[in-house]
Amino acid sequence: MTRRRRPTLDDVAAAAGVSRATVSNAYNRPDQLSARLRDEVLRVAAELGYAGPDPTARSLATSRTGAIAVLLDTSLSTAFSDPALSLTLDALARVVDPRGHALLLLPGGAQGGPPAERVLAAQADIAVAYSLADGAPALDSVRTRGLPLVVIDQPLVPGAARIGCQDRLGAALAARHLRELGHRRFGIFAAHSHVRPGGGALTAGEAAGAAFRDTRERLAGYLGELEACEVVLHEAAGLSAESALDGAFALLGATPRPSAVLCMSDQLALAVLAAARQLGIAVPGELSVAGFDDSPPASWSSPPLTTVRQDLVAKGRIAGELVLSLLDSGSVSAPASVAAPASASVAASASVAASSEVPVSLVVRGSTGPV
Amino acid sequence: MTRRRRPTLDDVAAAAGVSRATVSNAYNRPDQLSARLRDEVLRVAAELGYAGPDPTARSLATSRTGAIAVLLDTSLSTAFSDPALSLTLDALARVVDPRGHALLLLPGGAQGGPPAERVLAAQADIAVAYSLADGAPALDSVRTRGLPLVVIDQPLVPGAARIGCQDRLGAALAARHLRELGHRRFGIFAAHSHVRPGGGALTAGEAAGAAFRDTRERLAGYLGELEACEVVLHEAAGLSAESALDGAFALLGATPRPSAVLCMSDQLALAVLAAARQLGIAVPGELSVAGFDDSPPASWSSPPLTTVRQDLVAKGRIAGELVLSLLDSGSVSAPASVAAPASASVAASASVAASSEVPVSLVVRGSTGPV
DNA sequence: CAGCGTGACTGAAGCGCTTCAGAATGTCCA
DNA sequence: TGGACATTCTGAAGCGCTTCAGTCACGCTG
Repeated sequence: MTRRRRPTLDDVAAAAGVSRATVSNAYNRPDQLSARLRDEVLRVAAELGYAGPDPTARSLATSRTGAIAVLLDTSLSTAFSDPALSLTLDALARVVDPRGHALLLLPGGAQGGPPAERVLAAQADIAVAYSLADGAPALDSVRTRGLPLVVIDQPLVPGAARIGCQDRLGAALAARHLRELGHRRFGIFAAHSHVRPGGGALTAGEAAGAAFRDTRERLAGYLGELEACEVVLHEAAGLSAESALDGAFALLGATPRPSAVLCMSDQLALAVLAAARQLGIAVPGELSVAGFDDSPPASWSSPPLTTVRQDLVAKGRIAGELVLSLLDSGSVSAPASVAAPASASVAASASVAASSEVPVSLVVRGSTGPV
Repeated sequence: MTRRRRPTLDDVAAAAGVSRATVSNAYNRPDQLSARLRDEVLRVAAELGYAGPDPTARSLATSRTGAIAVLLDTSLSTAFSDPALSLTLDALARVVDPRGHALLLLPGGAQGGPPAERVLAAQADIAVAYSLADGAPALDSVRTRGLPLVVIDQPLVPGAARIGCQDRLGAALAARHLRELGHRRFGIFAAHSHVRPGGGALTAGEAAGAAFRDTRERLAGYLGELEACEVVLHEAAGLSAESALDGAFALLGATPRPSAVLCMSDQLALAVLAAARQLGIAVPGELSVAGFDDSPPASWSSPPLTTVRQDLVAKGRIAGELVLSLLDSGSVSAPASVAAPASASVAASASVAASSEVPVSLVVRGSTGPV
């Protein structure tokens, strides 16, 4: 028995004594043949060990791959160490899964985002870019391939669809909250954003040139509320927990020490909490800390974190809907859940919601208090 | 200008006045044509907006997709909430990336593991199964498709390669450590493993029938060291942090309360720590807690966690090497890093390391102490 | 009984690429 | 000068599948 070569549609057709089209129909269009014949074909197929149409050949013929390329800024472990990504991607996956789409992960390398050639070689119907730096080479590749694109937490790319969050507003809410509590000396803790590759102190001007939109927006939101306040800016050296902790120590070591630290993510805020504990600084007695995202760990810390909530699940779901509508129409129309409660605030344009943002709100917990 | 259809190899060939084979060679075998002609071809291609050979068509012709299907037991968010997965997959990705392979994620659904039809339709050269339950349907699909398979933390499937860890030994080390500290009343906290779907107390006999190999092995390791001790078993209701916390409270609520809790993962152990804090139970004064994995958060908790260390990065790296060697040879040979320090303990067989395990060791930190 | 609609199945043209066995041209040394 | 060898490029046969325009037979209608 020749088991060397996997059986093909032709083999099944020959063995069943029907045409190749009939076998194909048995799998793809059951209504095109009689139930009796279909059963017979499938029986023969099973007998031959035929596992169904080859996915690649099918893709070539239909020009649909059933995969969504997910472009990430960093390696998988750093990317997924942020619960926000997991939640968002999970929600996205749940939306596209019923339509048979899986996620093809393209992690980033040293250059920020996946290398261009990986994107060119990716077997996918559409790309989803998650918080890539401006001008990432992967975006060019997506364009030259003519792949539809959905961007998350990034500036809108012409022709793409976008979902983000109200970064600036959220940051402003957090800053205002602390200011109203009487704080005047602030630390701002930014994620690694390539302004100062090794991490470290930043001027506001430098920070405004960050390659990541959310960094820029959140910064603007903070600073807009912090006029006439002392502000120390710090960028983390990397995305690891270690570099977050290092940055936290640096911020808390400033003299005079800030009485409040605004963090651009919950991860960073939790690191500040940890550093404060190690230094014996009472939170919120001597130090107030605010995060961003309201990812699950934010409510588990002690004290639980005051943070800016964004609905990550909604964000992922909307991204998924944008994916599906781009896939269907080749252009963007308003995703279904935009009308749903607590979902996106849509851009003005009626038929084309090319860009929308999930709303934010301040969640006050135990990590912030009066000076 | 007709931009409707993306240009193909043929278009480029026609425009450049060469044969299709030459254009293909320009991309794939630069040595097959003169540098001058190659440059010319690429120039014409760029001019036409040709983004390079279509990945799907190329795959069909070469019968290589450049993708690795990763079969997960659960949804993405629960899967990636475990840092162990991120680390392992990241290490795997780093090994296969230089060879141009990306990861295609197939998350699990309600039935445990990805649905069979998703696996049948996945465009991938090989599958990697991560801690699936015994008899998961996805494994059958892999077999009928004739896809090579690497399993991680699972029983060896005939024809597949396997990498795991010394679960039983690790568990025994933790149990012995606590026993030597004088503990006699133990709680054992198992991850959700479908024995009792809603979670809850378990008998040893029930737990031995768990569908997950690591659960069974770790349990056996614990119990082997715990003769003549009181043991309470508890299975978490799910994989979420909430259900871990619920389970922790249940364990600590048992009367008499265990003086030590052995947890099958660091996640669970951290939940026990959190529950103890909320209940005002001093660790390690009144309660000792041990984890499993030594994932990064284990060393950040207070007190830092005593746990069983396994080298997750090595595990992922070895899995990656198994993938590559299966892809190359169609069969398994000893992965390179098996010989490297602190890597795998190889199965006896010389040429075929079809199954190996990374070593474990006990890391004693602050969460365990004398009764 | 001619005419026609219908259900069931098939033939063949692609989908866009790789690759291998040549063909054509040029080079080199005996 | 001529045959052996490179070097460079091409023709054509696939890779395994989908799909559309038919063909064929059959039963129904008027």
